[in-house]
Amino acid sequence: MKWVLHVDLDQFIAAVEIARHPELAGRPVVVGGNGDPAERAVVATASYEAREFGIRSGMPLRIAAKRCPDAVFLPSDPDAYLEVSARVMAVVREFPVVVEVLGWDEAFVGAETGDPEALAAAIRAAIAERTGLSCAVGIGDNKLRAKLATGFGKPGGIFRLTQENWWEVMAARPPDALWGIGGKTTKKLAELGIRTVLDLAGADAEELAARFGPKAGPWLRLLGGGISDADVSATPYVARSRSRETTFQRDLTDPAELAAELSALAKRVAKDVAEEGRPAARVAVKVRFVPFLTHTHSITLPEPTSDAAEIDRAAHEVLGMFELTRAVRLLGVRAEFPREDQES
DNA sequence: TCTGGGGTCCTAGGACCC
DNA sequence: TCTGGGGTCCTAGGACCC
Repeated sequence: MKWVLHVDLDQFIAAVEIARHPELAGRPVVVGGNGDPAERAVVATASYEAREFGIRSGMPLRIAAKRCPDAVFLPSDPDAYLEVSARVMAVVREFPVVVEVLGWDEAFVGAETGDPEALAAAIRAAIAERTGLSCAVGIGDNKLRAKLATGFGKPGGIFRLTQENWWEVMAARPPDALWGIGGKTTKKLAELGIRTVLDLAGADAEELAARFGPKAGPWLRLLGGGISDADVSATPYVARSRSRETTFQRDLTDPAELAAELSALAKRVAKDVAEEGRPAARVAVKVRFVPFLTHTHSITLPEPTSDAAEIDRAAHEVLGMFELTRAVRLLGVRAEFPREDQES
């Protein structure tokens, strides 16, 4: 029988840091920014001990420091996490399965097996033995259910969620328990009287389409029923865009300084584009003004290019579309690749 | 002394074309 | 001196995820 497994490493970034600093085991560890809780940055990952103090991913570091002054604050080291992640994925790929990587710390696994729990346990054991890392594994009859199952298995466990126990486990939960529904949508659903997963599954399709759009509406209803794609694909990831952005530690107002920062970002993006080996078709610039107002402008390039000077020129042209009347706290540059459905 | 960085997909309005 | 309907592209923003 065909199964979807979802493998998700426990407190991944914190776990990598603890693995190379064993003396931190058991302590509240917070990774993010430059490791200085006074700077403008947020928590990338908090260890389980840190989470007991209410520290969560995405929380400003200074708030985390307030909640737990004794926590160990470490700088984020993406290269190290990427390297460990690649080792974990290589271990999973040694099984006779299809592996679809979702991020640094998680992957879907498509497998033909009569005993998915045994496979999940074997994957868990192999990852632990070869990398020293712990993970949870969700088992489902499609991707949505496998992904949600992992949450019930964390940390370190295995959980099965299928059509059979879907209502028992999910019916009474709020819509944001579903993967793809967040706080905003949950609030809008509540305005329609939809407060649970069961409500959503039985909601009026036309009403949902009218409120959320022709694709999103019907999709939300399917989510409520636990229905989703079951195909796990090993097709290599192809980027749609590459971007770089910076939040300044102090707000900028000087146009010359902004121009210089923009050029620095454009240069990094151009390097990423060149490494992609495909030319960019659009260039967008993001500006976050004080206090936290974010706007984006973009242009389609006369023709796709990988040329750094052209990307820089385009970025400055787009910056010229903004009214720079407020101080700027963030600047970003994004290059988009052509949406091609064709191939040669 | 609030609120990172890097992504994806969808929606909606206007332009433009036939 | 009146003006349909459909399709696609461009652009800005919303929402969500890791």
